[in-house]
Amino acid sequence: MFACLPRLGDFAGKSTNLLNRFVPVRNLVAHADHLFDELSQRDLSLLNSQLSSHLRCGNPNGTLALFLKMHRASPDLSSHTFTPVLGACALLSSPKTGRQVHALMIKQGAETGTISKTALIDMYSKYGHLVDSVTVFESVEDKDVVSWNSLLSGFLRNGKGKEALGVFAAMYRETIEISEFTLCSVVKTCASLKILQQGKQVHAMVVVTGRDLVVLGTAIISFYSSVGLMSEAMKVYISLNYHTDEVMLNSLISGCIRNRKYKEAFLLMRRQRPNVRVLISSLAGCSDNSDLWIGKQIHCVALRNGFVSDSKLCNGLMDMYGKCGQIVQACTMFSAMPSKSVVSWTSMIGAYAVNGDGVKAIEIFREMCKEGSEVLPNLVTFLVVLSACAHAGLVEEGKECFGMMKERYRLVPGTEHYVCFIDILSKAGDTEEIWRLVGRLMENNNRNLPCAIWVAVLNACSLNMDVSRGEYAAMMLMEGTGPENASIYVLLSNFYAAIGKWDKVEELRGKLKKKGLVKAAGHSLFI
DNA sequence: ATAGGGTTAG
Repeated sequence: MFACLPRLGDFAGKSTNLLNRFVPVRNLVAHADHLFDELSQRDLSLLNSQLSSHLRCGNPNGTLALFLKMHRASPDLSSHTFTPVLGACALLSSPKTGRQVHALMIKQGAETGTISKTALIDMYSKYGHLVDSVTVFESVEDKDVVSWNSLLSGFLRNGKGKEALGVFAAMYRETIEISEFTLCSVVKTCASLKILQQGKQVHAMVVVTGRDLVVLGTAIISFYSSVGLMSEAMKVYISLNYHTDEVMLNSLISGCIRNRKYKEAFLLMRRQRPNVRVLISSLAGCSDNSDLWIGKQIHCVALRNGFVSDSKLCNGLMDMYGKCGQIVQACTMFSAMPSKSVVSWTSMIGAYAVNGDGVKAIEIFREMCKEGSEVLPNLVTFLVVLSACAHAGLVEEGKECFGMMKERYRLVPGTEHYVCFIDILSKAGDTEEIWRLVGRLMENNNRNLPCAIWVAVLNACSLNMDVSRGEYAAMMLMEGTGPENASIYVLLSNFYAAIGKWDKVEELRGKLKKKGLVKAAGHSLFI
């Protein structure tokens, strides 16, 4: 593979990357600058492989920097130049750069072709710009498995599980030959949607077609873990002869912890050297289960192995202590951290919020946003802050934060943020403002709002005895979900009970019984 | 050009 590259005598290097050592990039570009000419074909392909090699080594900035030099030196670049550049853009934050590169591709006629377009589909989906992803996908003339797979994983990445399954169904209709990449994304989709039946079917397809079982096996193990079937996950692991792949074991161990199979988890941990990744995901399991005792044991494992200087692990520990009610411990860890990321700040805010101290949560949030701060709050941060305000009834602070999110940080609130904000307004008794908000949202969304919004509106109307608006929300909710969803009936009957329309309550309960619908059981941690 | 481990939320 390196045969075509020039041999250089001495590259006593600081660089660990093989390709980096071979190509004297700077000289090449400077040379091209001097000649005021196009790069030769050979030089261009050398530089192109240099672009990909930067990307492979996790240095997208290197790819972009080199690309800019090349762009200055030569007016005519090939599609082999653009694909790694798009990959680099996708890893970096600003969508603006990627769009500029796309524009340049169009200008240079390098935008056609399945491979270039697939790179575009992937980049836009990593930005979260699914509309553009789909537009590019539709413009691909010869769609192959890879372009379909990119669309599919794009939906998955952005939390659109149903749409991802839709893509899979379309692939089936169009008789596309499915690859293991397809199956992998579909299993992950089933895990995120927690749909057991379809996931099992994909598992069957994998078994029947006998694909690469380590990667797919890992995806299947985490699928079974996320639907709570640890015995099935274990069977997959055993059927692969207790494979010692680290990723696979990590997935199985954190699945055990999530599902409270602690004995099995610690037995499995002995099968490999302890690693930071498995401890972090295990801590997340402890957080979810509020299991302080296991969390402390994992803390000990981390101490014994010298992992406690790892900042991601510290975030996990801090979150675990916070979720398990150990606010002092969480706070101590937070103060001791040398470099605090968005995740650290968000976890700390969440720790106060979940322990009922909304005021303190806001205080930390304000400190995070202080002038000259090096971290920026993200969508998750605002969700935590808004839910803290909703729980603590901090109406003014909630309004301020919601405004800040849009104006100062240019973040686009998602459904969850609106739900929290409606909760806050509801606590303030301000159904007028809620109604204005809903009106604006309907205008912007073609009169189509997600169910979660109507649920929040309905709750607000129950709380504030706003009968007419509540009935409107109830109607929209029924339209949106269809008659199969039992929890909607419960929600509606609670609303009618709150406003005193007992005949409606009876009617709904009757319907529920007649259909034989049973509401999925919720559970409380403390009973 | 696409795929496996839920650090923050839900």
